[in-house]
Amino acid sequence: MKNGLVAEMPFKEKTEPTLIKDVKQLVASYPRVPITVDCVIFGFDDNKLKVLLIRSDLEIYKGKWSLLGDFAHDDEELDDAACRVLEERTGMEDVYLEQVKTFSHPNRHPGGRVLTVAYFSLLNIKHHQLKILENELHWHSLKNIREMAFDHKLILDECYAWLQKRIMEHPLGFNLLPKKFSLREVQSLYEAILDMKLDRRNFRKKFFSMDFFIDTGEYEDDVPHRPGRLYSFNFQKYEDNKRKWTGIDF
Amino acid sequence: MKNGLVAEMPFKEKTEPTLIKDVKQLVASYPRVPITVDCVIFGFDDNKLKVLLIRSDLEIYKGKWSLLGDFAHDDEELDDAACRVLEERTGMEDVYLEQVKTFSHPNRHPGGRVLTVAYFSLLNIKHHQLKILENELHWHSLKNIREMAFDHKLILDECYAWLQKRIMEHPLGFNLLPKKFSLREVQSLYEAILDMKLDRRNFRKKFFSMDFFIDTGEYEDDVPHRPGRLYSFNFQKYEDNKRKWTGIDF
DNA sequence: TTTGTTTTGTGTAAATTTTACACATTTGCA
DNA sequence: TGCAAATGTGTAAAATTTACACAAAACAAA
Repeated sequence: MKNGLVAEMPFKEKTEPTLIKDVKQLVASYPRVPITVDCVIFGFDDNKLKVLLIRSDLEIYKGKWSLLGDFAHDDEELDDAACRVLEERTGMEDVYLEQVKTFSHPNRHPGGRVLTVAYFSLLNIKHHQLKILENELHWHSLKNIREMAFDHKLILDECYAWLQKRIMEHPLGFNLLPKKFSLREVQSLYEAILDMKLDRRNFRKKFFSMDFFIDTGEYEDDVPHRPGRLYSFNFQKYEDNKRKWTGIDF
Repeated sequence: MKNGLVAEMPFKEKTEPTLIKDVKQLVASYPRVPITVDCVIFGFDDNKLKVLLIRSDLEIYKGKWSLLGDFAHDDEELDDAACRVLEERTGMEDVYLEQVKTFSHPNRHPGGRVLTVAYFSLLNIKHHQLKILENELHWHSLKNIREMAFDHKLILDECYAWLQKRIMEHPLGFNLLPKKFSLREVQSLYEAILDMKLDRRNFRKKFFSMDFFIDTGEYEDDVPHRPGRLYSFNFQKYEDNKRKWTGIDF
């Protein structure tokens, strides 16, 4: 077809190109790919950012650490699959989850092409029990993680960069903290995630000026020094008031 | 296994749980899903943000507009697939492309489960010829787009929101403009994308203070008023100097 | 050639936000 | 009772953002 002008094609209706009727057959003709979800599960403990990892159960990656993941079930939305992985491994529901990126390098899996959708998740280490203790499932300090199975180190790095960015714009961090927290805990969390020291007075000023903290009237106990006030985060107020564009703050 | 303490299991090596040797067989056991890529291709013309759409070729979506997409070939990385779609339709290579999100609702495709990975793309409308003129492929003003085939309106909306955010942080916008552009064109572009009026003097001040513009010494012609200076963007300098964290600026 | 229209190009003052910085107070512990 | 460690608080300087107006350049129309 050299010329796009339909007027020159007298036997075809101008507005009626051939339409596909059998969509099921169309879809059946597509190549199919195995899909997995992989969760980068962040926690915060001992003033350090942690990630939940498991030993790979593949011979080829013997000894290497791996993200928690699973293949997607039939007709399962991927958000649900990621949720399921989390629930199966940590026993926690209602966990903060966000899709980050899809990784599709044809050789990323030694068993053939497998596409994976990476999620990152934030949860409070203290608020849950690891359900499955096989394969040495446990928390690792982010700083100490080196080589991993598959392209999981790459996925981890991208999710961490994502977290650093997101934390500047949205109050995600409180998912890593107890319901009631001291300002010191918030600051330590931000320092751990951003990997930098922050000025204490300016940090407090900033956070108080947003006016999303509820003073519980309570104080820390079990600390070997002057206890700090405990606050909770007013998610409701945040949802109602959040600005349309946000820079470094939220 | 009631107890996770491996010391109590005398017949199994502590560090040697059963490892999977045949990874190909493992992957073969996973369910498989058809994968497509869909490209939200933005352009800028007549001071309006445009999107390249095509009529759906499915009977069930007769008359509806659709994003440009295709299924992923065997062993094709998805970035490459998106690139391929762009090249096939617009004839352009080296186009700005970014993965945005994966959409996986089980009923999003009427022919059965199909997972799609959305990309957004920015290209200069004037710099290319549409290759395939079938199915009424052409540019639409973003503001006029209503119903679309599949979940493409949802995908479009998410990509547009993504663009609005990204444009505040990175100099993507210059992909939509000619190599040499006037400040007015840049501002019009930002106003179209952000859907708001901006102060001209402050806009100029902001952009000049970043010091990424090269004065070409040339001026607009073909304008019915005083011509503006033409600049080009110093991508090299930007790459060398870009800041680690960025707020509303870049 | 003159006049009108449109857009370019430019600077400053006020307001806001960010940064840097120090000391008294409270608690637990020795 | 004194020490160690962390909380809680304010201000001044610097940097950034905002609001805002007028002369000059080009073209079009008379």
